[in-house]
Order: sequence, then structure tokens, then C-alpha cells
Amino acid sequence: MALDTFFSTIRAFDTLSEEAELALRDKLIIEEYPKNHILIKEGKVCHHLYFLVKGCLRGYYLNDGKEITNWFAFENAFVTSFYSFFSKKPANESISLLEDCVIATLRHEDLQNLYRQFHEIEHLGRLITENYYLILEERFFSRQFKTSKELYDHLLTVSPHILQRVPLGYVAAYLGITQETLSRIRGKL
Amino acid sequence: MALDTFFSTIRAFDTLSEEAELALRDKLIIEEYPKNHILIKEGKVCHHLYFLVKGCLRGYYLNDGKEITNWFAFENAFVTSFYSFFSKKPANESISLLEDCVIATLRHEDLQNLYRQFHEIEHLGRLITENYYLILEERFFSRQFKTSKELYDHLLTVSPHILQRVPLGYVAAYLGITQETLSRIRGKL
DNA sequence: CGACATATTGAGATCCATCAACCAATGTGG
DNA sequence: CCACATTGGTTGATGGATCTCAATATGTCG
Repeated sequence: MALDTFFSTIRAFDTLSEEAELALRDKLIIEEYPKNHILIKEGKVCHHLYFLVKGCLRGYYLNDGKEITNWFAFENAFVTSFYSFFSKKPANESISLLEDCVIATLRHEDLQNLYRQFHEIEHLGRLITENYYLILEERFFSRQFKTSKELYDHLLTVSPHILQRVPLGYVAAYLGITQETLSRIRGKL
Repeated sequence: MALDTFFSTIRAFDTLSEEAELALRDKLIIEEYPKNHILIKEGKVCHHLYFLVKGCLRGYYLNDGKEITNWFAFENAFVTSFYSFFSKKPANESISLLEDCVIATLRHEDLQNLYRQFHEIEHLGRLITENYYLILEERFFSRQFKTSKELYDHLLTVSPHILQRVPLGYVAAYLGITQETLSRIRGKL
């Protein structure tokens, strides 16, 4: 079943009681969306937390009218505009699908109720949030201290298949450089 | 009392029951340290969460043998090597005091016990973690899309007094540029 | 095939790091 | 109270990385 990967992902953080797991499972909705579907639109409040079961997608900002891809996600990642989801304010970023995707959806309100009802789910939520904080911190750090070439090489070792699934321009933006620069970095090998 | 500012800070996130607040208060230790004291040393595991009651301090990395200040904190901020504190691995960064400081200290183990014992404290911990995530995300975003001058101007509106307390070089590193560049940006007004 | 997205390459401009000199304020020990 | 070191800040010259603009492949899909 599609939700198996969801539960094995969160089990890496902590195990839930059967009761809590059932309650959580009950609130998750599996949906399929086609490539290029807009999951979150900038300016709108995002009321859902998504878990990407299959496919990949990108988050991007509008800067001077141009889309700047800021991150992407692959299988088994939590996805949302964390800013909007946490703060209930309109999102600054949009999310659009790079492939056909299978996504598990959890309403903000349902999650809050689960947090309230199950201490262990709130515990899990805290651990996952901490983990995402560390990932972001690591990325911030890398941007500051590594050269573009190092960032690119590291990305390739972590996700060797990424260029088969994501256009070069998006990867470049993720690394904080332009597509032309990344193309040149790749050329010089 | 020194802990009043701590509790009014966390009350901005959520209120605790009297029982939970007392249990938390019981585990907090107020300490004073002199300027230049090293609160966290790179390479060591950080077992404490700190709350800065009075004073200011900076976190820095070593890069090519040089200290690069990555952030600083003022009154009413939570401070630690989040990486080390969350993951229990040796810290990548050090923290040193820019002024004499009054600091509330909470042991990692005590915090975990409080989390276990009080759902409401775990709830609070989740909210605060989410909040710190958003602050980091905002900072990451600003770095990507704003010019150094914009970053500097924004910093001045948020913390107009900062240059009275923090040497220019540290501020520059925080903004991701060198001291010389920041000096030039300031000159051209 | 034609249209549109994706990738490469080139040339000039720009921002900023680096290296180095210099200056002002402060502090310290003789 | 002076000589000197230390810290914090400014200024100048140079080079490197990368952005921008533009032209030109290379794909890919209806």
C-alpha cells in the first residue's frame, strides 16, 4: 500500500502505538496529480502537509517576475510551504510538480488535532521538525563555505540521478548560481 | 527575577500550566559568564540548551583556520549548537560571549524528561522549533535574493543598536561578506 | 516537420574577496 | 605619562568568480 513508505519513513524517527498510527492513517489521503500541477500557489495560505510518495517536485519563488527554484523534493519527503503552514499566512513560494506524483495529504487542522490527542504524535512532529531544521542549517552552511563546484559535486554524490529528473536550470538555481555557470562548471572536468 | 524574561518569552508561544512551569523552572540554572568566555567549543557535544537573559554572543565556524561568525544572539534568544544538541554529535561551531552575560541553562537530559512528562512542554518545544525553522528559512531566502546593501539596511532597521555592541567584522560575516566590503557599503551613503 | 523547452558557449560588466597599507582609539606596562 | 601593542575600522589596487545578454546548438513532442 502507498502509505507503507510513509510509515516506514516516520518510524525512522520514532515508533507510534498502534492506536496513534491508525488515527494518523485515518487522516491521510492519497492523491495523484499530473506533471506541472501546482500544489501550492504563492499568495494563498497552505492548509496541508504533504508527503511525497512517488515523483518529484520543486518549490520556487518569484523574484523580479522570474521563477527561482529554491528546492526540490523526491520520494519520501515532507513537503509544504513551511512558512505558510506553520504561520497560517499566505505562502511566499509556489510548488509545482516535475513529474506525475503520488502524494499523501494531511490537513493542518487534522494534524493539530492529532497533536492534541496523542502526545507521541506531537513528539514525532517535534523530532521531524528538528531534523528539517538541521537539514536547512547544513544547506545554509554549505552555501556560505563551499564553492559552486563543491556544491555541485556533493549534490551529485547525494543524488546521482538528479539530472535525469530535474532540468539543469532548476538544479543551478538550487545551488544558488545561474544555469550558464553550472553548465560551465560541468564542462570543465 | 532573572527567569521572568524567560517565561514571558515562551508564553508568547503558549501558556503552560502552573505545574509544568514549576517543573521547568526547577531545572533551569542561572549562570553568569564573563566576556570572551567560550560557551560551546567546536568538536565537543553540547548537552545544554541556553537562554540568553542578558548580554550578547556569537556563533562561529572555523574555515581554513579562520573564525567566521555565522550568527549572534541578544537578550531573550535560545542559544546552542542546534546540530549538536539535537543530534548528540560533536558541534561544528563554537559560541563565545561578546559581553558579560546572564544565561539560563537547561540540560538536554532534563529537557527530554520534561518533554516526556509534560505533553504541553513538548508542544511548546515543537512550536519554538518551528519558529526557529522559519527564522532560518527567512535568512536563507534573504541571502539568496537580496543585495548586501539591502541585507545591511534591513539589519539596521531590525537591530539599530547592533553596531554599538558587535564589531563590524562580525556583522559583515553574518551578512556573508567581508569587513572591507561592508565598510565600503556603509561609506557610500 | 515545426515549436518550444533545454543546454552550451562567448564577451563584457559587476560584485566582491584578497592583500596590503594606513589610521584612530584604547589599553598597558615601565 | 609616555612608548608601544592591540583592536576596530577605512581605503586602494588587483584579480577572480559569476551575472547578464546574446547567439547558437540540441532535444523532444505534438
